[in-house]
Amino acid sequence: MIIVIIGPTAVGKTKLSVELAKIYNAEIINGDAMQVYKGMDIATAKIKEEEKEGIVHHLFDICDYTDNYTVYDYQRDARFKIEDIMSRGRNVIIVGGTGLYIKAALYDYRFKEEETRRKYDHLSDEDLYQMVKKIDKSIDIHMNNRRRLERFLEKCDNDSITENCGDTKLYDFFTIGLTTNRDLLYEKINNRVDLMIKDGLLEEARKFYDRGVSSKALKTGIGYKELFEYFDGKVTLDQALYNIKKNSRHYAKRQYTFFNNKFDVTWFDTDYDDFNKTVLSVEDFIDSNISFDSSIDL
RNA sequence: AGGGGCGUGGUAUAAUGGUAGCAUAGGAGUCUCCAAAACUUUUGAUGGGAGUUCGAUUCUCUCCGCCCCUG
Repeated sequence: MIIVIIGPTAVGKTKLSVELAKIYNAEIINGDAMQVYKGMDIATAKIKEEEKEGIVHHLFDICDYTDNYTVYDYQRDARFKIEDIMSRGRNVIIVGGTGLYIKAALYDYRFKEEETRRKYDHLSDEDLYQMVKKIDKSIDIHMNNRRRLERFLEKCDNDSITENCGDTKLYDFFTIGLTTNRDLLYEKINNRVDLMIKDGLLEEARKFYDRGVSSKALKTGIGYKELFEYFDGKVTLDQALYNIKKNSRHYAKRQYTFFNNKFDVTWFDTDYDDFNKTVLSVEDFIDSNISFDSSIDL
């Protein structure tokens, strides 16, 4: 059995994953694009050692912050872990906030092995857009979305047309969505950023900053790029924190959009006062659906 | 209390006697290797009342609210 736990940042996915792992004899696979990196702990709200409660966790801390880990790598690694865990007769819980990663692992997404390097620097957005339209009129990528336009052209260079098979599930799984009222979530996000500062986010970011090396992970992860601007003296600390909160809220909103439209999710409200209630209602749901697959080991 | 100033979307601002603009926050969406990314799209405002005027957010009066100075 595979249980997928998704939801916006700061709803309590990590906590739920551990509770369910205990109940269902499961191992946990990370489904978060940033938690694969070593040392990026506080900003990504990564689970702490003492919170794991003996549950086996996979695909956390597998990369150096200078590595360029992508959805392609994740797909390969996650599938390998799924097979491995299930072959040992245990259940799998995938938990995380990166919809594309989880979707790529569980559905028949196909990526190309080789990467071509960029060779479009001399072309304008308009040029790229026209090139894409020339190849396939029906492609609907906005002209301003240069990253996607380049990506599409690279794909066409590599070989001909890509077949999209993204709707086929490769595994059976339940998708549990953890959610809460939007205003409350935003409040939780804002508060959590303040807590991160108390937990040493500044020091964590400073360590990376002092190495003087930029990387995809640091430029992407919320919490680092904003503080780097503060270290550079470009913004005040308050402004940096404001930006972290803002970016986290925007991120949460985009997560909802992706989950709602790309996954078949059963949503549960987080009970912040009594989390056990949340766990129980999820457990009820899983138990009542478990009959679909009688081969499950409990 | 007296004198002065100011009231424009949630916030910060622009402009004008004739369709109230911009930013930001908020909402919705796109999505097959930068995804905690990139991109698209959208709701919402002239403090209340009266007057002048064809027409007032703009000018006048008044009330309310806020700020500054004086006491």
